[in-house]
Amino acid sequence: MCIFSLTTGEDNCMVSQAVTRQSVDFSKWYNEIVYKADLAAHSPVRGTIIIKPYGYEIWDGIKNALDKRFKATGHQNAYFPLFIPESYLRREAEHVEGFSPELAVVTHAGGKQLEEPLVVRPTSETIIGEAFSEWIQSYRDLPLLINQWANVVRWELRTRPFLRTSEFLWQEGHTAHVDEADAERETLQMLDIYADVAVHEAAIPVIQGRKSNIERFAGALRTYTIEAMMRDKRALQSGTSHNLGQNFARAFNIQYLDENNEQKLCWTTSWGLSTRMVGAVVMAHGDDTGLRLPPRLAPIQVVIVPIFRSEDERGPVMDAGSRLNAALSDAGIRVKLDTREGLRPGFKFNDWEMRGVPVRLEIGPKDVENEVAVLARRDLPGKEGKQTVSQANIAAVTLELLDDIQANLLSQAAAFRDANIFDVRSYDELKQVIDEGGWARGWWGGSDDDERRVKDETGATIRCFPFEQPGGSGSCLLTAGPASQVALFARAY
RNA sequence: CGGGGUGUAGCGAAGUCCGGUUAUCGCGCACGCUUUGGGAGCGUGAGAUCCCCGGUUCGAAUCCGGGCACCCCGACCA
Repeated sequence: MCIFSLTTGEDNCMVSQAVTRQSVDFSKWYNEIVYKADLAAHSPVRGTIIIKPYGYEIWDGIKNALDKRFKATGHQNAYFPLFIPESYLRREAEHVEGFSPELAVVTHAGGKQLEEPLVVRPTSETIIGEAFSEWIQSYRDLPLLINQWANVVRWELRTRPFLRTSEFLWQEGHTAHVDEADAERETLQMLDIYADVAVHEAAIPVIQGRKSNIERFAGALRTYTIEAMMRDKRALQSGTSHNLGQNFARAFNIQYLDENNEQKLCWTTSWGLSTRMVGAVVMAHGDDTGLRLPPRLAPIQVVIVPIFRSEDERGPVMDAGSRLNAALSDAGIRVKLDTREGLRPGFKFNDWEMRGVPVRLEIGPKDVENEVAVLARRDLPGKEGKQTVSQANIAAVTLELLDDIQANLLSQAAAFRDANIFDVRSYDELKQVIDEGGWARGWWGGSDDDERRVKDETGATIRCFPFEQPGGSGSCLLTAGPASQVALFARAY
């Protein structure tokens, strides 16, 4: 609970510990959370961050959830080099144009200038395409389903921890197929996997859809996306999947011999999800007391805070804490017993709330005597989230509670999102909705230039054409011309 | 790349205008005592090339010249 300054009315409470309220300055709130919850630290190079263990463990959870699903759908991991010959990027015209402004290029190595500069990969379509052209000979080699876990570099001018950094971690899937239908099936399958991880692991509801021409990946035929709403109502593209058509196959000569002994060009796909997702978890669930982590991704699911006044009480309480710790751990729960000395319980409560631990278990002398403990859930504030439970069946109760918290975070986020999406029929309505921070959904039949105009005038972009369409047709909200699909507009990160 | 701002202990700041002894304060950190069911108190202590280089001066965190870095606004942007 924040203690507000009575003299100024400002919420500069306990400056060193508390966080700026979301309603006061969401960006500031976000930055403070990232550092105070120990997710990341500043690094010496502009636009880069050090991902600290607690933040990395969240990424690890996302990574494991994805990797499991990639393997289950027949993909294999591999690793391609960080350095890409500059000439590779040039081979696909649209691709090089899309990326050249943000490339980091190595021109010197080994004490002398390189004959050909090496690009630090912004993404690996080109170098993987080159490899695929050698690996693939026959239709029997297809589909080729590869994924790599890697870091990439994009020299961004304006950076924010996790959301946009000059270097970031991600996975990039790259596949090759016999025909368009198979490539499209793959592209959509991987988007589904992203949505599944977002919804069921991160508890973030997402809208799946297709990107507009303008927002399409440089070199792709079609780009698909999952879009999530943050608590400031801005949209965050949380994962994308591209049907690359035959553009890269053509540029890198990725061909196969079909059953009739004819040379055919492959159809390729690529898809990526990055450490940006960690930022999504922070911004989709966090509140004014800190992070709120979904149990499935929380590095620590339950923290046990022992409470005692005297040395006499210390022993029995710590013993009980250890027993509870063992019981929960045996049940497969990621649990931590907070044995730090010299800190009062109140401080620890706030500390773990800042770090977003879903469940806190308080155990004090009275509880030891009564063979109970107090369970407090992070998703419900204060007393509302507390219950006294018997120590005997602690594991079962806690497991159920974790599931409940996971579900509740998802439904809270879904309710928030649904309450902030509005159907609009005219440009005026769109402007009003965007102005108030919401997402606007409406029929769209405009051109690329029309779309740019909306962006210039309102700051909102087409986040996607959602897969879920009302059906039929309507008139474009901007041009009033015929429109066959609805688009979703929002201000985005 | 244009406009504005800031560089002083791990973090945040004061001091700079108007040069002057040992550079100040808060948080954090270490140790001790008292505390401990919602952000503890007191005491002791460690911790600084005052962004860098040069100049002026008896003397520079402070004045002058040059450089670098970072932040904000704009532009740009998978």
